[in-house]
Amino acid sequence: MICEVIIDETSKKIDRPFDYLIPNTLENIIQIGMRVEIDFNHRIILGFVTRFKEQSDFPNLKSIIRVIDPEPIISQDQLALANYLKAKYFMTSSQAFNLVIPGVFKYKPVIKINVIKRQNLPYKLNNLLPKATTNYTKEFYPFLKEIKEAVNKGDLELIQEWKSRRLQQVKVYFYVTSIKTSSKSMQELLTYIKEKKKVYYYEIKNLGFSLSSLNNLIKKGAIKVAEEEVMADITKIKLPGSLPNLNAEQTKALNAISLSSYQTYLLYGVTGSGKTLVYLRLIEKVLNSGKEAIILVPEIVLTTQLAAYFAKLFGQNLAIIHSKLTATERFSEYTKISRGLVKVVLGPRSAIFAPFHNLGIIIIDEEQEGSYYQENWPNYDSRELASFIAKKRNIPLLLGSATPRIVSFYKAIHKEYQLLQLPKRATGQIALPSQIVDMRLELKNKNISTISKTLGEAISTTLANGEQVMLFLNRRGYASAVMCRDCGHIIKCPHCDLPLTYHKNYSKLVCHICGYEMPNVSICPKCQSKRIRYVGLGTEKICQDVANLFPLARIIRVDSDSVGRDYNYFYEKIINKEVDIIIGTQMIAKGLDFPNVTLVGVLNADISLYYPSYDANEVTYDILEQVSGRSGRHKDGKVILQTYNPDNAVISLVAKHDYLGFYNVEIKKRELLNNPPFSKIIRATFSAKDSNCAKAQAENFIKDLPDNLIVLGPSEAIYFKVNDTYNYDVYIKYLKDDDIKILNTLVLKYNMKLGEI
DNA sequence: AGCACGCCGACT
DNA sequence: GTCGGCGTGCTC
Repeated sequence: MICEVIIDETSKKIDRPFDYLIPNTLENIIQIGMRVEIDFNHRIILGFVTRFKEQSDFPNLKSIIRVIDPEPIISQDQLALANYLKAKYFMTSSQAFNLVIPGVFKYKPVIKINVIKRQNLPYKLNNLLPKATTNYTKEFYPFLKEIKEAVNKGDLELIQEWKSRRLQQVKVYFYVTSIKTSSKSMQELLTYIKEKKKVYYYEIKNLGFSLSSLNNLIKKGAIKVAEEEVMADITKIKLPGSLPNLNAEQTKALNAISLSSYQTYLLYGVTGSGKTLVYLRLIEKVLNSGKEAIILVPEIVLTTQLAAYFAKLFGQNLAIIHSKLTATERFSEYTKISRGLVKVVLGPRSAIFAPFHNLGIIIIDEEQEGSYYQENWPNYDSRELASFIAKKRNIPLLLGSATPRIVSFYKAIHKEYQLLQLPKRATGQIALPSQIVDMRLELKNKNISTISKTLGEAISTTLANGEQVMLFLNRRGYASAVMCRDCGHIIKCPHCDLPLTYHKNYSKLVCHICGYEMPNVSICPKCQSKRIRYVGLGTEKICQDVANLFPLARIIRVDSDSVGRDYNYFYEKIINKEVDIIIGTQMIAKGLDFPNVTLVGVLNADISLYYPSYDANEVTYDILEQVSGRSGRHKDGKVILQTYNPDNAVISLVAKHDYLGFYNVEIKKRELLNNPPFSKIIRATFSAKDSNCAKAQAENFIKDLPDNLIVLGPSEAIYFKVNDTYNYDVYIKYLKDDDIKILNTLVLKYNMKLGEI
């Protein structure tokens, strides 16, 4: 018997099946979807068995050395999904396989050299092997011959192990004993740890303790370190005694969803309209019919009430996948799913790979979330995978959002998706219009602070009432755009209608989409003002400003720098009212419910409008609507949007919470510029150590493309220089997937990365 | 990708 | 001679 094996190497050149002989001893053991160890061109590596066959065109086949897995780790369904990933996102089979199996299965071979008879070893080799056992690494490569000889003579022994990569963990510190020390900061830190008993690394860093005193305390044995996987304990989150009954609209939405066939539904429901309740009842129905469910949520939501509700309702039937699972836990969840021991999976993007056998529904909450798309190579979009799986298994796919993607809403309006609506908040609280503050006037009134007079006054009032303030800084688009401080005019690309990015090192304004360049300006082309400003603001600067204005307020900064990977510490501080003003980025905008927050201030509502992508408006609308929703969820609240563009349609529409209005404006623009949903866009990125080389590659690539495709670029990538590597982007607009079939062959010719945007 | 093989210059 | 640097080609 012969089988086809896919090599577990990320190289396009060897991304094809290789035939191997199955030895008699393994005849009835090897199954499709198992991994095997094989000799491949003078080295021993991993491969995936994908097919059996009786005959091979190759005369002298090698045999499989051994089988790694006791049972297949890739099912037929997963294999189909991997093939889809490969075709759609231009990955290698190995990359696709490694996505559909959990991280714990990603083994790396480790070769160890054991010294048997040291006295017989050549001098140089003996020097390299001071210990009885040494890992075989690069420095041994020159001695391969000697090593092989020594192994043959029995002087050395080579042992190969397959070692699993460990997942990242978080450090925790425990109090051990008191010590005497002259250092005041060490004493303070020790007292702090003694009181809290258990302290996380980021907590220490965040409170400003020095890391050297931390290390000294460990050295002196006053505290001890441990590694821990932190995850908010969702069982501690308080929930109302029983789930509320569905209201009329929720019932209508629930009943509209047919469980017996493929259909995508878009549940468009305003913030607080009770989409979660619909999800829960829907999954209950699916479980009652004997099937299983996957629900994808943004990572942060896994630590919130939504997760707690799931845990309460589905108990042992639920698996929660999140980034803090250890390798073992991940493995255990994976096997539980594939053996049918759990029925519901709640998780972020990667949870779409849950290996259910009898899946009944896929739900994607907050479907507009960018995190459903994996930005890192290899890219994939879990929403598209969900669509593929739902179609293949003939089951419904439910997308939920208060601010759906323009593309999704377009499909809903044109009946490709079925639209379900929840137009009112379940509590009956009405979202009041947000107040827009014109920052140009602030400037004219000589207020150069980042906090306007209006916002400052609102903060005072809120603090006086004993309520909390959330200040939001939209940092996406940090790449400086150029704006006139007097008229708010933004310098835009004449071809793409997108803001130009300022490149300081050679004083030019560059369009990151089409490559258009112009010299930097010192006078506003619209109003001739000389007050030109580069947009880009830091959270730290704002913390300072706020602290100066409100010296008595307790301020907390929440952004990816200060939080690390754990939100729980911040969440509790805010919930327990230990802070008055919360300053943060995207992170505070999503999903979290803080009842005592009654004022939300957006310091720079316009910034993400300048992001050089066709969906900049959409992202801005979404984030502003979401952050506005943090205010006044349980009592009347206020939202203040500071902007230099008070007349901008996105800003004024989001202030009125008018999603439909926004959709109508935006869809017209998209049509005019032939952007999605009127086309699809794929990005090809060319990288090289030499800038010209990368650009030349991109240009050659464009020459190889057929004329019917709309090609933009090459342009400098948004991250043009990364690690001394220069990146150029080429954008291709197309209509049908068939139009870009040629990329399958070009991907072999050029060293490029392809990703749909 | 990563390893062998082969060709050529440099150095004990 | 022979060590080692890298260009080329192959992997069932």
